[in-house]
Amino acid sequence: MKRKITLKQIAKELDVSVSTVSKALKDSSEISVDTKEKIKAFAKLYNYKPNNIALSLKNRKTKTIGIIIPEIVHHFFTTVIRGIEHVANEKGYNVIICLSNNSFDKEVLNLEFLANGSTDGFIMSVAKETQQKQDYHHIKEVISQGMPVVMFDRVIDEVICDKVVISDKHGAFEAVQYLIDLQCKKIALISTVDYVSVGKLRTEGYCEALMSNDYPIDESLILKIEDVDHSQEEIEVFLKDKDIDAVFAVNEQFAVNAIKALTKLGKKVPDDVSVIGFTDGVVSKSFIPSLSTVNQHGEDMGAKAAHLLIERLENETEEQSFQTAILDTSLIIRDSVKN
Amino acid sequence: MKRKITLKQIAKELDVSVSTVSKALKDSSEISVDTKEKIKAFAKLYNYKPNNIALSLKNRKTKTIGIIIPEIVHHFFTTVIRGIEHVANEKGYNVIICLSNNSFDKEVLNLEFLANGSTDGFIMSVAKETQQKQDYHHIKEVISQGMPVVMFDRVIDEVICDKVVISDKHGAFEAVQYLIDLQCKKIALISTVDYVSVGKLRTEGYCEALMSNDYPIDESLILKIEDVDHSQEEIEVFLKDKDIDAVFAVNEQFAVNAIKALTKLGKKVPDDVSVIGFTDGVVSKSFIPSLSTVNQHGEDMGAKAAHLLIERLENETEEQSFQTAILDTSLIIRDSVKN
DNA sequence: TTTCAACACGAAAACGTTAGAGTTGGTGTT
DNA sequence: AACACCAACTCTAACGTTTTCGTGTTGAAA
Repeated sequence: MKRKITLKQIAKELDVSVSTVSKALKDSSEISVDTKEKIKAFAKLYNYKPNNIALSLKNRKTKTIGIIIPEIVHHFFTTVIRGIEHVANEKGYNVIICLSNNSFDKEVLNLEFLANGSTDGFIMSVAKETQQKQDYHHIKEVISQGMPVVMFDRVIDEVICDKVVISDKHGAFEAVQYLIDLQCKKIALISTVDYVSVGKLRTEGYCEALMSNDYPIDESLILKIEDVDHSQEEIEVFLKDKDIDAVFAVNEQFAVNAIKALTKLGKKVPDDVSVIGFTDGVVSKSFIPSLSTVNQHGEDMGAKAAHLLIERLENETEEQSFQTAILDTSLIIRDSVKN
Repeated sequence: MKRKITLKQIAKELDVSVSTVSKALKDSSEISVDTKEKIKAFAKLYNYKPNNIALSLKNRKTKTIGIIIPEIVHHFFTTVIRGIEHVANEKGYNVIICLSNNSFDKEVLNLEFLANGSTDGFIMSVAKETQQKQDYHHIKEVISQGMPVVMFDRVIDEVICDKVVISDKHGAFEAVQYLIDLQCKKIALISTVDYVSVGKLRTEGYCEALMSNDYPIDESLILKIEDVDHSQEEIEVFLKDKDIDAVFAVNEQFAVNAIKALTKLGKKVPDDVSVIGFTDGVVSKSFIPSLSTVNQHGEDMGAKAAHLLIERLENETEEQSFQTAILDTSLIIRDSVKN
């Protein structure tokens, strides 16, 4: 099988040294114009392109950044990737994506792979299982070995690195406040279990909004879902016979399932019950009624993370302190709330 | 800044040669048990892990496969990625994902990057712009240089390599046949412009189904959309005052938009008009009425592509001929067709 | 005591590239 | 004629590994 041509082969063919070829192709003034032209022509003919791996080894940098996310079939993460990718390419970096599938072990493997020379640094959102185990030694390890890491969305407080988060709490607060302003009196919350950091924060925002309006916090109006795959059933049971006039859900799926459940129970959205979700995905726009959501601006998040990482990569000398960028959310009001 | 420890540093610290360290860590019988233990302990302490880049250079293989897709914020592609990733990891390969954003130039850059040593081979779905330009020299180039390439979904007939496609035509045929069996008489088609290969094939399936049932092909019932971003408006105009009882759409978005347009026009889905889409995405399941679709089995597709590629990578000696795997679709009937 | 295998390790080359430090051979100056 | 200088190269080391081929030291058999 044919292989890509190398400097050595060109050198041999043209009976010059490897360094002459290398320099000629870089248009060095050390080489005569004649030779340069000859070499360039030959290289072009055989479509010579320097081998990335060799360059990476020599330069001790790969110009590649890694991304570790829990799941790819997920609109939010893909928008983040798009944001990262955009900025990275602009700055001459390429992108490797690894999936943890929310598994701790896989995350460890990914981390090892990315840290062993394949990338200059990476951007990650930790796996659910990792958050549950609260075992972050693998992340701390690579950081201590000098790998720049940026965390986004699901971040770990006790790991010291750059971070990008949205103001989950504030986003939730605003959504609930909006419902309160609509004169909703009984606002249910559909959230995740507390070890998922964002679920916890959004729950806090919900509670704070209630409290600051002197609403009571009624635990019977709060549902925390563990098993995402069977959320539909859980939500149906939860909403049955509940006297509520609004639902705030911490993600898109829960919001959609809530609307379906409400419809099944004979309640009209938004006339009887207003619903606001979190995360603006494809479904939100298409759904009927279209879903009001707290928009997370995934692409901005990715872009910010990429900027932070590249900034650190390119200024390795100056030891800047780590920062946590907090991005604003915005409330998108569509048809699932009354007006 | 600290750097990862290398064999050389370990060797220096323990006052042995680099080769001894290397051998000791591989548990070679050439090295005495004492020395091995000492070296292993030291390596473990400093968390030595071999540098991937150096290994890749030495072995002339990276154990990495590349993926080039037009767009990541797209449910179908993410399912394909998941399928690829799953198989790849199982076989000890990692995955690099590059996005072409449907741009020809970006695709060329991605290809160059992946072909210059970064990966052992790759899997791609070509950009829309590339299909439009019909310029495939970049793909042929890398193939001629010995890079194994597998194409999926949007494949190019004139490029010779392994391919994985679904039976687009047959999938469309089945969907339309289903509508015909429901006694639908006037079936509209909402497709893309013809240079998108899948759009063309699905259109052919639609036509064949009609013909084989002796239905006339009425051009006025066929809409080919160029500008996906404004499909909603186009579809509304198209469906206005059309006397139809079914719609077959070549993707999920068009199907959803068709239902919305029909609803706006006062027609009920599925009572007045049945709708079937293509591609089973998140929206299909959530939508009300839930969408009947031709399921593309993206994950299977990715898995198949990965198998083909790895097969070729690991049997480089035997020159097998190229194959095109054709995967079946399956019709998922939900609430958007009458029963 | 010589010889020889076994043992434990080291040196060097190779993967493909680049950059700085040599090495030619020729020209120009005094 | 001696020297310096310059153009146009080549050599070498380095990035981090692995692996083949030495090589020096032991201990034992002859």
